[in-house]
Amino acid sequence: MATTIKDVADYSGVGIGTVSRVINGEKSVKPATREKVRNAMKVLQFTPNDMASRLRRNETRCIALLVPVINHPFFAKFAYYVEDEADKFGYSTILVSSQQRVQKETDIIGRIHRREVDGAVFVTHFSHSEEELKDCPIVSIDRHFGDDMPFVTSDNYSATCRAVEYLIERGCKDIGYIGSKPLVFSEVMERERAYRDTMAKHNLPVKAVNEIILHGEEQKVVRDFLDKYSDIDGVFASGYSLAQSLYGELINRGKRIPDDVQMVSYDGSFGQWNNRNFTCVEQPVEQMAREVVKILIKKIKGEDVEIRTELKTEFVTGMTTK
Amino acid sequence: MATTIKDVADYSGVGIGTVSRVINGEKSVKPATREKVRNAMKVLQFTPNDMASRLRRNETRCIALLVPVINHPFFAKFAYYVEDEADKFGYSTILVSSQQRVQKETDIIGRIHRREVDGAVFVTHFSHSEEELKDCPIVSIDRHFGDDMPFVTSDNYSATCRAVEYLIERGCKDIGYIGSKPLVFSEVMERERAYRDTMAKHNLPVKAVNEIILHGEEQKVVRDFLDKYSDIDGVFASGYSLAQSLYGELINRGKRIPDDVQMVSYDGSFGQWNNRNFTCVEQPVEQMAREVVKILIKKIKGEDVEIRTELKTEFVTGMTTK
DNA sequence: AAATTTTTTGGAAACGTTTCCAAAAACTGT
DNA sequence: ACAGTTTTTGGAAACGTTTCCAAAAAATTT
Repeated sequence: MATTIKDVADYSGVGIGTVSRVINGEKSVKPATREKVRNAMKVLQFTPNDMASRLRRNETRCIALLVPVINHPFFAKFAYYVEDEADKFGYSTILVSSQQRVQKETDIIGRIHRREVDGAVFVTHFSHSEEELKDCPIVSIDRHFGDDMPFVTSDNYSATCRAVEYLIERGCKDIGYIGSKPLVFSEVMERERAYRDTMAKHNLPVKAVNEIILHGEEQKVVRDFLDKYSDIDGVFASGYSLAQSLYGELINRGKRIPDDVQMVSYDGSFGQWNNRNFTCVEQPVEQMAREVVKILIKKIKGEDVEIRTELKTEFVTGMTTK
Repeated sequence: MATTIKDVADYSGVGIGTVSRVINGEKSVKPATREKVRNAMKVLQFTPNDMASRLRRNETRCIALLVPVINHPFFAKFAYYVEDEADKFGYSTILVSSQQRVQKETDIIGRIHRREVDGAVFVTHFSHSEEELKDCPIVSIDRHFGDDMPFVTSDNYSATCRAVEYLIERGCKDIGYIGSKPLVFSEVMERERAYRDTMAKHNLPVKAVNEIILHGEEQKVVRDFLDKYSDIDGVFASGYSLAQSLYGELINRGKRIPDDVQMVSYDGSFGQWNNRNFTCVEQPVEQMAREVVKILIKKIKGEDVEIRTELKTEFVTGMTTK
């Protein structure tokens, strides 16, 4: 037997419309009336029922955030800023960590249709039919899901060129590339292209592994990579998890970093071990997160949005290069 | 102009009650009728409106998860399992990363009252009045918020004894303790007690710092600690962030680990750098998360629940002890 | 003081479900 | 074929808001 707007109306001797207006802070209420109502709300300990107003307004003020894994510094940081930004607009964030299961991703689309959330941010690799995604307010990171689905990305190509050039400047001759290939077309693919172009420009040999890697399988791929290219003196790792595995495996094999092998990674300045960051291309995580939310909310409101938003990375030198 | 249950009913020539029954999988529907309705739903592309059913059922099937910071391996991992477990029960999880702001915590309580969520999991340090928390289904980790608020914890006391004994066995004589003091009464406090008791038992000197530390301020506290107790040959760090800072700072000061100083931490086996874990007391993160969700859902449903649930930690040896 | 304009107010209707009760249909046993 | 029993069905009422329109009250102009 919850207290309702009706109870407040009766108690303060006004109509329910007026109470509603007070709740929503409309100005067309006489100050005296407003006070009466406010008082009644306090006395009756009234809190408006969100489920009812959502139904009536036909909006949930909730968004979903889909990440491949939450237990990963990049996504965790990203998630924090998404939540924070959404909150500023009065939206709550439902977190879904797909953990590589397509099912969980498809579920989100259902949630939008079911009106559990108003829209979603996708940071994943799986593919979905255009049919499914039709009319769903979704904004993604790096991936192209379709022509009218907006996405936020970073300057993958030029940043990777810069990183590889840096290794070359530091004297590396045999530079490897290790990356995880996305399942759908994604700007992440630009990284490998940048690597190949830069190597070609300097007449250096390409030593690349770029395949589909599930979370948790990095170690194996890294081992194969190092078995195949045991003579590298530099390496670009496309992603933090790979960089991590690579670092560990190189040490296990008795290599000294940066003396024997220098390393640059995409992502990796998470300060996990103080002052001991990787040399890396740092994505503007916060900015990307805030931007993606702003775009999503615009899209939910039916406003026009840019399809592609590119943000600038930063090159950070750390302990893995000379 | 959404398609509603009414449209489906009309199309398939049945009543709305029947459609509702089909949606909810009730058995008292003739198979033939069920098929007709199913077909109509498909043809009309009908998806039930969650906002409406929530209002009518008076439950949101959403819970909130409040963590101090999401960008921290312990909480990130915890969050994942909470989300996963909640999902199994048909609940969605709203993530709130309080980032030390009391405001965000208080907000959650409002959300429960407002019926935005059915309940919440609290993993935080701040205090709230009993008044506020009254009638709110909330389950917490480690902290006692009140007599009737259930919580899940680990065997803090015995695990810490074990850890300190381990350092003593390995030859440490001057063992420090560094910890972050919770703002509300919490089982985490048992760790310092365990340290002191163990040191006393072996007639060893106590070298402890245990104060209120905000996220991001670890570094400063660690420096002060090491300035004050520069002669330690072993240390127990209560928490992963502190252990991390400590490790970095010890290296900066030219100490070799574990040769000069051995370290054990509470939490710390997150595999951040392959095969290079801290020696640590590992909390059963997954189990704690799943347990806390189960208890919360029971509480939401009004069932009786245990107030205190203690789970077993595991002692993991890593690279920080001899 | 009356007429006109503006501000403030009350409350019915609507949002799309679920739940309940009574009624219809389908069985059962004689 | 009928009475009695069980299963299946239809649809009104209710959940607690917001929104709209018309009406009342207040302010302004004449």
